[in-house]
Amino acid sequence: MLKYILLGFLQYGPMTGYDLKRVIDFSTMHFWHAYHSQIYSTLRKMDADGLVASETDDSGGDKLSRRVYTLTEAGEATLNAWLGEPMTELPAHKDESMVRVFFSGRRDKDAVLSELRLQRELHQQRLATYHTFDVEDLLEGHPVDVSQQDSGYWAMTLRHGMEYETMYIRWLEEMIDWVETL
Amino acid sequence: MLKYILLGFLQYGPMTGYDLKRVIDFSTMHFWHAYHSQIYSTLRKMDADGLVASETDDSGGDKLSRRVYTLTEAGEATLNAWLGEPMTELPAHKDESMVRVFFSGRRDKDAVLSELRLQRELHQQRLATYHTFDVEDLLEGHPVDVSQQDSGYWAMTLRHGMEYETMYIRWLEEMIDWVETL
DNA sequence: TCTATATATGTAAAAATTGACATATTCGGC
DNA sequence: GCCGAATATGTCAATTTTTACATATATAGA
Repeated sequence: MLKYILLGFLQYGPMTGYDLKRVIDFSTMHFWHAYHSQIYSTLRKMDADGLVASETDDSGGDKLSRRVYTLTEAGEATLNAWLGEPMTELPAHKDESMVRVFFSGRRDKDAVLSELRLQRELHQQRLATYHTFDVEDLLEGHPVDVSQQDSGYWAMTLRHGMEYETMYIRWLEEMIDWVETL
Repeated sequence: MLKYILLGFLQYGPMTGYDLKRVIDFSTMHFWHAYHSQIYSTLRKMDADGLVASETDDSGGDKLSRRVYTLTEAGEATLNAWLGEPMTELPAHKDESMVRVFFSGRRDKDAVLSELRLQRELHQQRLATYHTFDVEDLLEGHPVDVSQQDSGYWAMTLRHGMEYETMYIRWLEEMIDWVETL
């Protein structure tokens, strides 16, 4: 999956691994994340497979050499083929916190309650972070080609993230109320 | 993570890999899933690590030998230690469908619309499935030790799954309306 | 100028997960 | 009694993701 995210962002212009890491952290983080180690190694592999081209930017002399990646035609074709594939089933949803709740029946009530309250706190923080996101300047500073349409879709996925967090917080409230009655 | 789910279910009584696969499919599937291949191999590893004990049930003569796993004290301790660990950050949320939407800005509007409508259909089906779940007979047929409290927690996670699907469907509706205006 | 911190770029091993292959048994219907 | 489908159990290779290790530059402040 990460491959398609990288291809997707490279549509808008050439970027380095670090650029991609930053962009992912500030945009897809509510539905996908990746460590820099995976981003760098995936880019190498994509380069070897011809999906992207790279060139080392040595302009600065002494500076750290930055490897700038550009989307190739093959890469663009791969992305479009993937987007065009009809999806037949929903991807599985995984949530480690829910596993913990599921098996909390034998745990101490107060321990569960403080875990739930902490979770609520963390989800509230996350929701607050989403409110500070601005899809308009997501790719700011890059020689990119982003349309109104693109940023509209981005905003809608961000909205999804917000609604997810809102639902989660509400569920945690219900959960806390219920555990208190036990 | 799968390890803790297996330990969790084995708390309630001995089970085979297949039993565990079935139980997972009908209970944790809205927040975790696993293929049988992973379940069998993880059980082997847990056996080697002493978290579970296994014995082959040859009672039926000709029958396929079923390997029945039982939780050991070490396994119980491992599970309880994990449940007791304070969580400091939220697990990442991943959703491949959202990646597709995010990069749909350059796609044909009608193609996007039919994908969104299909997704809505799939989520509606999933929600309908959840309504047929009965946490009470989740472990039916097993010599298990399930308390009222356990099934209460199970019901609450199922409720979370339903609220998630409801939120998702509502978002898809908004999304469809918005794409239609483009 | 030293120094701590953030920025930036990678490699490599380990663990988790997925997907493909393989096979034996049970059960219901014909 | 045969056959197809569902049940049941596994292995193995490939891929993906995580975690740990490593290192170099830039920048801001003491």
